[in-house]
Amino acid sequence: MSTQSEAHEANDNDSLLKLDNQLCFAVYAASREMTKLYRPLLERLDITYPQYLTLLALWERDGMTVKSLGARLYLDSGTLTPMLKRMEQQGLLERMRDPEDERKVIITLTDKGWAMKDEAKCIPQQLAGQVCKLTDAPDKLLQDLHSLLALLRQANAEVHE
Amino acid sequence: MSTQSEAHEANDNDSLLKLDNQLCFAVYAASREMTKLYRPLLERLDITYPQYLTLLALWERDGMTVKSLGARLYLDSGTLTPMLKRMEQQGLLERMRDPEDERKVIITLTDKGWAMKDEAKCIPQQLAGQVCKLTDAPDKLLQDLHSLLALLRQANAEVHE
DNA sequence: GTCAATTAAATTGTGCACAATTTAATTGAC
DNA sequence: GTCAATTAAATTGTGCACAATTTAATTGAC
Repeated sequence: MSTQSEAHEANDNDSLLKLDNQLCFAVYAASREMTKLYRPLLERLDITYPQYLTLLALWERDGMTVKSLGARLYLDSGTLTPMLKRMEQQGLLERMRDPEDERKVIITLTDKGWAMKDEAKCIPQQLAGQVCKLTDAPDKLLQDLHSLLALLRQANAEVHE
Repeated sequence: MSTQSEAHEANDNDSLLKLDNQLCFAVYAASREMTKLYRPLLERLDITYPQYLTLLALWERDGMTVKSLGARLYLDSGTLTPMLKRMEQQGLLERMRDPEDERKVIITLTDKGWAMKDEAKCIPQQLAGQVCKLTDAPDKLLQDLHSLLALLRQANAEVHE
């Protein structure tokens, strides 16, 4: 009803459409800023951020299939296959068809892939030094994000059947 | 010291390298699952998720330059220019050099771009229906993420000079 | 007023993400 | 045992992200 409202300015409650009220934007922006913070540290290991996460998964459990790696990282073969090929090129891992079931491809870390673990050991502390000393309750946030993630997974599973 | 430890298994405290202990992974995975949840809703408007965020920004303040849009969304011209060109092709907005300063490009929503706002109005509620009824304190999480984002921005600014 | 420095977009090149499809192997109902 | 259905990767195609560079306009020290 305000006189200065224009034709397209629906001045009802559009606070729901405010960028800063979107949880999605906060998560999206935080994720990219996080990646950006890791970049210089990972550059020295000559790997990217998704490659780092892949290594974290493999250091915990070597010899996973592409499928199980995808389940762990929430990525599909469309993303993983080319990335794993690049990592194979770099000598970090080997891709081998499972002799038991030729549909499966087993990912195995090479010595170089394992050696990376020592070089990466200091990364979490370095990042904590840059950020976490300032957050009031990082553990709570991690826990909340995992709860959110579980909800989103559930919601997405419902949408896609 | 355990007898079954292998050569590359450094069995010191590698809990810091556990995937599930990484705040970065939680944010990264949550961000992608969030995008996935929006996709079917945005598909009906024939826009992508980053395009939706761009529209949210422009609905709040039309006529921004590429630079200021980038500052709002934390994106650079390398990402924005091609995306804005696609949105221009779709008739959602116009790109025009600022006559006052020919280096700047001003982004203006078209009528179609404004009309989208009405169609998008229901999206936040639809998503809330799918997710937020289950989160215990979504406002706290939003606030925490903004705090984290601010910290990350600060840390990144320090790294890049 | 001139020109080096700065600023804003655009461009180039690489690496994800992911939907949709294809290829190839395996399973299981009959 | 056969073959339709299922499963696992790979492939195809589109759209971001972003570092690094280029292009073009503007600013400001002199």
